Amino acid sequence: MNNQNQLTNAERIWRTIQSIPAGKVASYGQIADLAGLPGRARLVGKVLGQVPEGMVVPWYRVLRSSGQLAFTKGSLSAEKQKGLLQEEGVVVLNNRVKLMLFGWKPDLSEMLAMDF
DNA sequence: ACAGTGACAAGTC
DNA sequence: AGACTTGCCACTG
Repeated sequence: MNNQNQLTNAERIWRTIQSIPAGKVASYGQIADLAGLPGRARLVGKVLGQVPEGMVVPWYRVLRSSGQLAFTKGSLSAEKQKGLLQEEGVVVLNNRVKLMLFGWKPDLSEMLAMDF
């Protein structure tokens, strides 16, 4: 637990990802920006692999800036991610998503909801 | 302290 | 489209 009244970077990232609506996707860099951590996309990928037991985080809605899934095409994780996305109506073709169609564009109220 | 390692990004070729 | 290079920063041995 963070005894502080202050969120850790990882917590900010998890919370930001939880605010991605179903049926939409966001890039690592975008999550970092929204979490108040510009330029730290790598940290996003890092903490996604360290989600605590029991915490629900829609990790599969996070992709590369190109729209490519972060995992190698054909890998178990990539297939699982693809399945979860398609259940939400997100089209995944050749290991990538068209951000023009499914990219999340948070509105002002959602951005203000992010506590820094 | 230091070098290597990442579910990345942006720029260049 | 693919391949490299540099910038990032937390973590690990």
